[in-house]
Amino acid sequence: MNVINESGILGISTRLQRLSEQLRRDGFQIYKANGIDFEPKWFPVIYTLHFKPVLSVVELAAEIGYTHPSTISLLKELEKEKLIRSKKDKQDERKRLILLTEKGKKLLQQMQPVWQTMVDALTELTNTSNNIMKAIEEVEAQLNDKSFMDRTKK
Amino acid sequence: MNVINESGILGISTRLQRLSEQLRRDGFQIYKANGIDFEPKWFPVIYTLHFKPVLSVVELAAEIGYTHPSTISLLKELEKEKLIRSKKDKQDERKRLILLTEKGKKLLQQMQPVWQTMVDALTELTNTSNNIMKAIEEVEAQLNDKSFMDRTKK
DNA sequence: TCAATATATGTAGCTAACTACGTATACTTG
DNA sequence: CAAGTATACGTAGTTAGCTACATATATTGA
Repeated sequence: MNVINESGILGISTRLQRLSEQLRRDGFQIYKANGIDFEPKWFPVIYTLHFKPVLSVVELAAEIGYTHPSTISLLKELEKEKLIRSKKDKQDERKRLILLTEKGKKLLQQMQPVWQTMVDALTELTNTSNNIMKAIEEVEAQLNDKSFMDRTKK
Repeated sequence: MNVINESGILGISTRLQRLSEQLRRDGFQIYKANGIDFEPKWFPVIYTLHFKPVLSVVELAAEIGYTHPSTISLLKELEKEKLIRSKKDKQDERKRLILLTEKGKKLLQQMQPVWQTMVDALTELTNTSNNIMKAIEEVEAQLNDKSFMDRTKK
């Protein structure tokens, strides 16, 4: 017996987390194999700044769908790597505006082809009869409609 | 623009992790709402010991599909809760055998109906056109066949 | 039979998200 | 226009898995 199979759906949380970790580890190795010093978790920040070049911390957090403390810790790492920089907002002194550095913009260009091979590989990998990206979206929509908790209260 | 949608599949790792966390938090609240002091992460250990009452640390880790250090840390928590206990294997002095306590067995009985409502709710929640449990299994099978990394090397 | 290897368990420290809380600045309203 | 509320940012500490390394016991083969 393998409890992961037997217990089925009650282990879903762990299954999701472990698949996530595996993909992330591989993602890191793929950047490395392409001579790029970049971590998968930085992707949403850098990618967002490509399209919205100047954002405050909270705006950026909202864009990438993270909490602001998580975003701040990513920004600290990216600042250490000199991929982003920040400046005060003159209109609103509370805000810190985030921008890509020249190094960040250059790296972004270098990563484009790697991203393309990753998108292709992931598309192939997840092109199964139940598409995992669609499945995630569907479950998120279901949860939005009625939480897991509420569904246990009949 | 929401980068989570735009960047699509490259953010898959984060998406998986966050869905995992959300379901786990709700799981904890559901136990609590039913007056049960139990954490979702403990489930695989307790459930396995229900069917295989005496297992060594490594055997248990293999059953639940975790590394042994992760398993040890779960066992420490469960021992503190007095839900499990352990004893030395007389045949092999290296081994520590894990068992449910009476309290553990009793709690397990109390949790059965809660597990049933959770299974029902999760089944409803994930009963979408792309089934997420099947999708996970399919992706894991794909990865087993050929890793993400190898798929980027054309 | 004992040296080399394998296995079982344990510890330390990492990771990548989170919540809770605190402070500074801006906005609103009586 | 000042008091209360809201917003922006930051810090501290938690979580639930992991890898790398260390030690103890068992097994194997020359």
